[in-house]
Amino acid sequence: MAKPSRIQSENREKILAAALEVFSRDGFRGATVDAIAQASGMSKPNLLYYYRSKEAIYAEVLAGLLDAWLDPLRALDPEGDPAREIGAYIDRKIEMARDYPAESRLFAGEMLRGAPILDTVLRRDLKALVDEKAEVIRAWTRAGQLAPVHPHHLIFAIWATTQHYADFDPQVRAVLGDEGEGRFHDAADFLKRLFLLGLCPRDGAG
Amino acid sequence: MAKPSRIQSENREKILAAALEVFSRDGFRGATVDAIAQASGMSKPNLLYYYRSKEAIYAEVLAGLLDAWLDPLRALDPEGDPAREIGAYIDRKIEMARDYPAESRLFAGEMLRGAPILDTVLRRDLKALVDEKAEVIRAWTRAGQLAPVHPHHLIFAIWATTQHYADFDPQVRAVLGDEGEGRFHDAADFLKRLFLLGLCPRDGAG
DNA sequence: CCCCTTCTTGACCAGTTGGTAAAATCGAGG
DNA sequence: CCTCGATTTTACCAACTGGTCAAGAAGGGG
Repeated sequence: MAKPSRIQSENREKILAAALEVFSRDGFRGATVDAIAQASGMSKPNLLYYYRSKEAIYAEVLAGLLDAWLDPLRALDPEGDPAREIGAYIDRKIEMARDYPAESRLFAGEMLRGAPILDTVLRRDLKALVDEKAEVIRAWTRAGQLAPVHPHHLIFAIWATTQHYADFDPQVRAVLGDEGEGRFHDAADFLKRLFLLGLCPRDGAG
Repeated sequence: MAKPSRIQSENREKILAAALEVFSRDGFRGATVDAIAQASGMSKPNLLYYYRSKEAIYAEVLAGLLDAWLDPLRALDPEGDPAREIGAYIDRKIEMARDYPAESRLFAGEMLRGAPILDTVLRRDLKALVDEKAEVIRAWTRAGQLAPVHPHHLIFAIWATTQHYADFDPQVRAVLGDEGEGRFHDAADFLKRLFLLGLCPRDGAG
């Protein structure tokens, strides 16, 4: 079991890409192995030659996802200016909601199911990363560069507001109607303003 | 087909309550008619005597849901003080996420599926209500009582941040760990501060 | 060109699931 | 207590689905 052959890596790659689409569209239960196989251009038994079960594919897709999904948070720079850093984080998260909605929905689906697969890794890796960045936020507050807020809930709020545009896309479209074209740009604008300044009117505001 | 008998209404009620639990826990595809029947304390064919199909039950549950789900937004009072009204709206939404998580998750699941059942009612009723309240927010801005922000995105942000605590509960618990007990109270505090004041530090802040 | 491993497929299976048919039972009005 | 419609159950089915198996096709090192 040294290195995977060319065919191995190619087919595994094709399967994971197809599985991401199918799982994110139909959910874990709604997705069928046949549908994933067809989307990867191979037969069902052949797919099961590469992954032993439907759940194995699902777990693999999720595992490959989480890392990339958290990159924007990792990039939050303790040395940077808080307002700029948080603004950049919001921008990056909105871009991901726009460019990788399937990933967002798959993750949301796993949460709705009670996170049976991701639970352990959430408690370990995700918690560690969030705790680390929460400390960064607390340091900013201590330095007087940020209002005293609960860091974890701040991070939740950024996740929720940005991923909303991927996960609740039908609702967003329904409400915005024809004006919804620039929704990602408008959202980024609004959210940066909201997070940095809040809703209270003030004097020198533009 | 005049009025439903006592047995009719009782059983339909039991079915809908059971269906809410099962659908919200397992999703539309994951839920089985048998599971709903068992949870309502009746046999599968008997359940199908009251609702002709699994999808009919699902649609009925969703329909009954949406109205109650939007009540907090309806209560937004154009005559009230903006800061107080928005704060009260956030409080109410956090309460609902705490007390009715199944409803929230069911709705989220329907969105993830692309809103096949709710799509039309979203475009009609939901859009109408949101547009109406967006006008209220614009009026507040014109009166100088609120910063000039995109009203629709403000409403999305409130929905997203509050419902997050129901829909992403496993993630929230995983990140907060043992400190997560007062998460709904902390969230309401944080969100009201965020929405009304933003994150920028300022002089007279408490 | 041969051989052995890797890869692919067609046929198949058992369990599950949404839904039906018809018979049995219940229950309120007469 | 009898009757007729409303309600409930037993038995059942066809479609679907995750997964297996054994046989065949392909591919690369010698």
